[in-house]
Amino acid sequence: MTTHRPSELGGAALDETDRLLLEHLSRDGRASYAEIGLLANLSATAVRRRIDRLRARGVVRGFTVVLDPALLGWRTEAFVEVYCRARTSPEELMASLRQFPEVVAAWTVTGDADALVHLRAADTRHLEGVIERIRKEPGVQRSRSSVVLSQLIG
Amino acid sequence: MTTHRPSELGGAALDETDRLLLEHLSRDGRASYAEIGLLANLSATAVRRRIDRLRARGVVRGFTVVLDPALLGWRTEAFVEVYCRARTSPEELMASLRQFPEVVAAWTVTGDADALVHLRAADTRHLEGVIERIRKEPGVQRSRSSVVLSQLIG
DNA sequence: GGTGAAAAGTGGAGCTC
DNA sequence: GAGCTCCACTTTTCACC
Repeated sequence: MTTHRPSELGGAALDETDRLLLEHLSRDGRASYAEIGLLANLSATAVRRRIDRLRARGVVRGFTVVLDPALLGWRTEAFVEVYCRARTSPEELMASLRQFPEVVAAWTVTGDADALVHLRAADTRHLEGVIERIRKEPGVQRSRSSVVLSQLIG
Repeated sequence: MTTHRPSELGGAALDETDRLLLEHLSRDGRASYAEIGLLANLSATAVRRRIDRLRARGVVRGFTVVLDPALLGWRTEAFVEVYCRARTSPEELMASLRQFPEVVAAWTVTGDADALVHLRAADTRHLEGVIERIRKEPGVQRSRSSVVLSQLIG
């Protein structure tokens, strides 16, 4: 693999300008259109229209604030591999996991486990409680947890 | 555990109003201060000052655009458990992984593996290449991969 | 928290490729 | 037709009080 720019099979490709705008917006999601335009040699209106178009196409899903979980009191993080009963559907599992605000993200995966769940809790005591409750969910058979020591990237 | 609002051991706690503002900003990171103020019965100026304060405290790290990876051509996702050699430090591993734009996130973890790496690639062929290259990194001994089938939450 | 000047956002008209 | 700029108008921001 030489390229890090995967081609888009669905929908027209982004041009160099779009990439520039998105790169800037990922660094500062509240940057003014005029400011972004300076980088791309574009008027503020043109920038806005491009971003509107990207939004309409679904490439841009929205904008959000980036928070520091630790400063919000969420200091413990873990990944839990969930093993389901044979009859458990992804939809049931999703419904089960949605109950927990501590579930940051969850994916169904290939391999031994059925799903991988990313948890955030206040402390290890809180984490223990959440994992216990997840294990008691009807569709869940067993689980295997890894506590996060440090974030290397991301 | 009864509460989902972990207390903050470091720094003053957020009040109800701060939580409201942050909740709204997480839904729309480009919302105007006036619009946010309407929800909290606050003037635009007051909203801005609160957000500035949260920024200064580090609770708000910044703002960003939310993109759809699939529409950008990144259609394959995987988690790779990395097992390191005994002498490999987290710093070395971080340096190794930083080379790959396909590495979305990475954490050192407790358990059998030393690190968990979240990868995004164009397709399975691309993914295979990246995993192969990660396995060849000097500090890496072996790895175990799970391909993401679907995102349940997050 | 309020006020007002400056800046940014918004949408139409008309231009160029 | 798609995409740009220019322009006028509205809204928001931000440095004062």
